[in-house]
Amino acid sequence: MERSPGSEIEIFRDFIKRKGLRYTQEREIILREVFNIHDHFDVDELYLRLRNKGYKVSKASIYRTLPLLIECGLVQEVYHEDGHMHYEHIYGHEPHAHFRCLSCRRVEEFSDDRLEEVAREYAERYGVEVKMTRFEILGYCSACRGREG
Amino acid sequence: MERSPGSEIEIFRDFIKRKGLRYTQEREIILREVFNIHDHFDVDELYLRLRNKGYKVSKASIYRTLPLLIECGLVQEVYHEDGHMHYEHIYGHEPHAHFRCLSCRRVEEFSDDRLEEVAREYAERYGVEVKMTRFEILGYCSACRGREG
DNA sequence: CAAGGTATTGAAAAGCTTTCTCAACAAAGG
DNA sequence: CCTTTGTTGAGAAAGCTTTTCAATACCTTG
Repeated sequence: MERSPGSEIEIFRDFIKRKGLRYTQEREIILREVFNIHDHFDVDELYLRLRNKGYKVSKASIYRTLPLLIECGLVQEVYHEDGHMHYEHIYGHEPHAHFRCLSCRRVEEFSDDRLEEVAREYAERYGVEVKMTRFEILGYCSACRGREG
Repeated sequence: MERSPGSEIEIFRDFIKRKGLRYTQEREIILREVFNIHDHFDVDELYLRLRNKGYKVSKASIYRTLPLLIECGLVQEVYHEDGHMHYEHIYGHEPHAHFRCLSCRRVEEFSDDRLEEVAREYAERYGVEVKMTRFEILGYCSACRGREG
């Protein structure tokens, strides 16, 4: 059992402080909700979930907070579809890749150690610092394949 | 030496015909220019290049044609940045992945057979049909790493 | 613990990219 | 060559995301 380096809240708070920013209620509310969503989400869904829970957080604040959550490694952009970005929280989860069906739009997750290996080796060979990786397979799931092509 | 299955123009024409669409001058002009750009491009750059060469093709036509080029496998969406999508032509090129520096925004290409392997195995295991894959490493290049973090 | 300096917030406006509308045009078959 | 019908271009419209600015709240200092 490994010692966790801290909850997402501690990490975010530390990050905010280290940057000389202010740890506001809105930022924490957004962070908490992001980690309550155990699936991909977009700004609109996050906004509506907060409103439904009675929180009055503006979309502007969401748009301002997401880049911070990404910068400190808690959240990741997953894919851009239907004219807007889709996100997921990644802290506490194993690295994983995505399969997206171009027909029914279903998204499946999977993981494969070779992907991190490739990134690690690239980093070593070219002296870059890896912040994150993204692997996507686009195609047709077995169900959609059967229905047509 | 392998026999090429046809030029991008033949492929596109066949694809258009097979779908019962019309092979127009605009579509071919756009296709030709896409294959003249040996780098990533966005809609604006493509549009300006065509205008500078004296072609009068509207942005609407570019926005309508790109999905067709993608559907027939000649072009790929590479990444979404600065509020818009970036593309590249892929026909005739080996599959490759991208490293993007989060600081200077430089993009490097590299390839690794393991990536296709991962996709192939996923496809086999789950019975999906792979249309394309995308692997991205985001981080800081060696130069930007030295300058700061 | 009060006060001041200043980053942050919300609401609305603005900025952009991408899509849609519709009349004029052109591809393709007969 | 004529007809049919998909396509084009220009501008309007539709989003998503960012910016603006006055009011607010964080947080440091005294």
